[in-house]
Amino acid sequence: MPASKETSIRAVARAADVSVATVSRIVNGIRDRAAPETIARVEAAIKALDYRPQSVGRALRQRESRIVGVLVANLSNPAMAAIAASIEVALRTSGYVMALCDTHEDPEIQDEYLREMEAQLASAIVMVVAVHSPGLDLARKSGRPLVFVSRRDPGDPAAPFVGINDEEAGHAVAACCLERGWRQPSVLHASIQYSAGALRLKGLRDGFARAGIEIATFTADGRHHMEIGYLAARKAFSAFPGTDVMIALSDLLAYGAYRAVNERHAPTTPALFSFDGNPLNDWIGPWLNSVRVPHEKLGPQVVEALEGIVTGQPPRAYFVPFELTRR
Amino acid sequence: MPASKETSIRAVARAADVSVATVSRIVNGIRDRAAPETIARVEAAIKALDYRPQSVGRALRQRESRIVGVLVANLSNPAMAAIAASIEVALRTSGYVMALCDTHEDPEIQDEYLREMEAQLASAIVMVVAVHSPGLDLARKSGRPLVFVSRRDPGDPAAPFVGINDEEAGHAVAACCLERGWRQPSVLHASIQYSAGALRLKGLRDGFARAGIEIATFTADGRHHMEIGYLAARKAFSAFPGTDVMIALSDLLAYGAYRAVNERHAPTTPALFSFDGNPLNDWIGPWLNSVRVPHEKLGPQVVEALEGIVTGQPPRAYFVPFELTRR
DNA sequence: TGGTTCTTGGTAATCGTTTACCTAACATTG
DNA sequence: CAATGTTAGGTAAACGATTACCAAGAACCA
Repeated sequence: MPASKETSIRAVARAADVSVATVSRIVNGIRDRAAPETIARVEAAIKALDYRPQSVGRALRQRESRIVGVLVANLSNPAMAAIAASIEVALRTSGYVMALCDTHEDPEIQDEYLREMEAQLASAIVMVVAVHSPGLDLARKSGRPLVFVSRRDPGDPAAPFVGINDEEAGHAVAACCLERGWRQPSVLHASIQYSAGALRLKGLRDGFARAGIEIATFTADGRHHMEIGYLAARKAFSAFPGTDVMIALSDLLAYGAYRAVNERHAPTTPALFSFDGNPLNDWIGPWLNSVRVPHEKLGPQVVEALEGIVTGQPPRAYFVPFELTRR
Repeated sequence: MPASKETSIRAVARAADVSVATVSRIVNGIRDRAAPETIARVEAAIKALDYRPQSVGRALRQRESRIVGVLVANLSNPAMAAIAASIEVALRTSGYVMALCDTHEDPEIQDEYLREMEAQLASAIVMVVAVHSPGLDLARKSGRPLVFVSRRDPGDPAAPFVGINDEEAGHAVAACCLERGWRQPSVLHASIQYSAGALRLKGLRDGFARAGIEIATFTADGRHHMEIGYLAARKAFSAFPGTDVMIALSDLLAYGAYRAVNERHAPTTPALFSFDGNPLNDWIGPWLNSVRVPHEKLGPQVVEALEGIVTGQPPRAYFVPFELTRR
C-alpha cells in the first residue's frame, strides 16, 4: 500500500530503522554520511512508501522555496504566453516550480503578486514586461534574484535583462525596408515610455535617418493593442496616404493595422512589419513581416541569468538573437 | 524602517506587546478574542512593520497551502492561455495563488507536476485538457479537490467539469451550416479519443444526420495542430473536392486548414468553421466562423466548482454558454 | 598501547504559524 | 455571597524538513 496518510520523512525513517537525519541526508544526495547498505535500505523504504519530501517543510527551514514567481503583463498575448511556456520548461529542468501570475500590466496587481511571492519565499522572481511600481522598488533591494524579460527594469536599466537587442532590431527593420525600396515608413506604437518600445523606435529612427528619411509615428487610445493598432493605422492613412510600409512595434498592433488595411480597399496596400513574431504568425499572419524573437531560447537564458545572480556575477543583459521573417 | 530582516509574527507580537497567538488570531480575523484597544495596537504594529504572514509557516501547520495548481496542456495555444488568464483572475479574487504548469499533453510531465503540487500541499488542482496518466488516477483518490476544464476527466466522465456542452455545440454548428445551405461538410480533427473532440463530432454527426447528410472526417499526423489541420485539409480536398464547408474541431486546426485553402487557388473556396474561438480571431481570423467559448466566464465557474467540492456537493458539470460567430 | 582521524549515524534546535487548552479577572445570577 | 459564565489573552505543542553538533566504534600510526 503506497503512501496515503503518513508519508512523512518520519515514516521512512521508521521503515528503514534509521533516524530522520539520515533519511534527509540521503534524500538530499549526501552520500558520504551513510554506509552503502544503509543507503540501499533507505532508498528501498522511500520507494516502498512512495515518499517525496514536502516542499513546505523544506522551504520553512531553509527560508526559501523552490518556487520561482513569473509575473507576466498579459497572458492573453500569445507572444508572452510563448515566453512563459519557454521559461516554464527551463525552470522545470533546473528543478524549480513556476508560479505564473498575470499582472494585467497594473502596478497594484503587480505589487500584490510581488508580496505574495515574498510570502511564498520564492527563490527568484522573473518579470516579463514589468511596470513601475512601489513594490518593485522594494523587491529590487530585497536581495531576491530578479530578472527582467523583454522590457528592462523601468527603475534600473542595468538590472539583469533577457531579450533581444531592441535597438539593433529597429536598425535591422529599417535596413530591410530600405533594401526593399520602402521609403515612406509609418510607425504604429502604443506606449513608448518603456524601454522596448523606445529602443525599437530609436533603432528605426537612426536606421532610416541614414538614408535621410524621417519616420512618421502614430498612436491612439484603445482598450487593447489590437484596437490601438487599428486606430493608429487609420490615422496614418489619413495623415500619410502615401505610406508604403507600416511598422508596428508589436504583433498585436499589427493585427489591428491589418484590419485597417483591409477596410481601406485601396489599389496598393502598404507592407506590414512588426516586432515579436509570435509562433502562430506563420499560419495566421502570412502577410506579416516581422522580427521573430526566438521564444524557445528565452527560457534557458532566464535560468542562466538567475544562476549568474546567485553566483554573484555582475548584472548584465542576456541577449538572444532575433531573425527577420520576410514575406 | 519597514520590515527587512525580522518581520515574523514574533516581531509584531513584541512590538505590540502581546503574544504571537493574539497576533495570529487578529491577522486571521478572529475579532472576539481581543479587546478593541488591543486589536488596534496590533494592527498598528502590523502596518508599521509591514508584516504579511509567510505562507509556508501557515501551510505547514494547516497542511494546506493557498496554492492552486493549474495544469494546462499547452500554454502556446492562445485559447488555453486565455483560459489560464481567466482562471488566474478568479483564483486571485478568491484569495488563492495560481501555480501554472504546462504539461505539453505529456502524461509523464503531467504526473511530475501532480506530484509537485502534492508536495506543495496545493489546496486544489485544475486540469485544463488532461490526459490519462497513473498519477491522475492517484490524484483522483487523494481527496484533493480536482476540477477538469475543457476536456472531461479521461478516467471518470462524472468528475467536476467546466466548459461548454460540446455535443450541443456540434449540433449548433450543423444547424448553422444547414441554414446557410452548406450540405457537403468535411470535418478535420486531431485525436478524438478524448471527450471534447468525440462529443463535438457526435453532435455534428447527429445534427447533419437529421438532414440525411453523412459527414466525412479527415485527420493526419503532424508535429502540431496547425500542421495536422493543414494536412487533413489537403486530404479532404483530394478525397472530397466538392466540400463546401470545412469544420475544424479546434482553432489551431482551422489555422492550418486556412493555409491549405489559400494554396489551392480554386474558384470557390469552402467556408471554414471551428471550435474554441480564441479572442484573437476577431482580428487575425476574420474568415473563420466559430463556436466562441466565453473564456472570461470559465474562471468564475472553476472557482464555483472548487467551492462545490469543498462544501460536499455532488460532482457535476458547470457549463458555460457558447456563441456562434458567423462571418 | 595510547592517541588521532575517519566513518557512520543520532540528538535536538530551528524555521513561522496555528490552535487546543489553560487561566486569570471580571460580570452575572440565584 | 457562592456559583457560574464570559472576556481577554497567554502557553506550548504541533506541522515536516534540515543541519550543527555530538559520539561511538573502527582504522591507523608512531
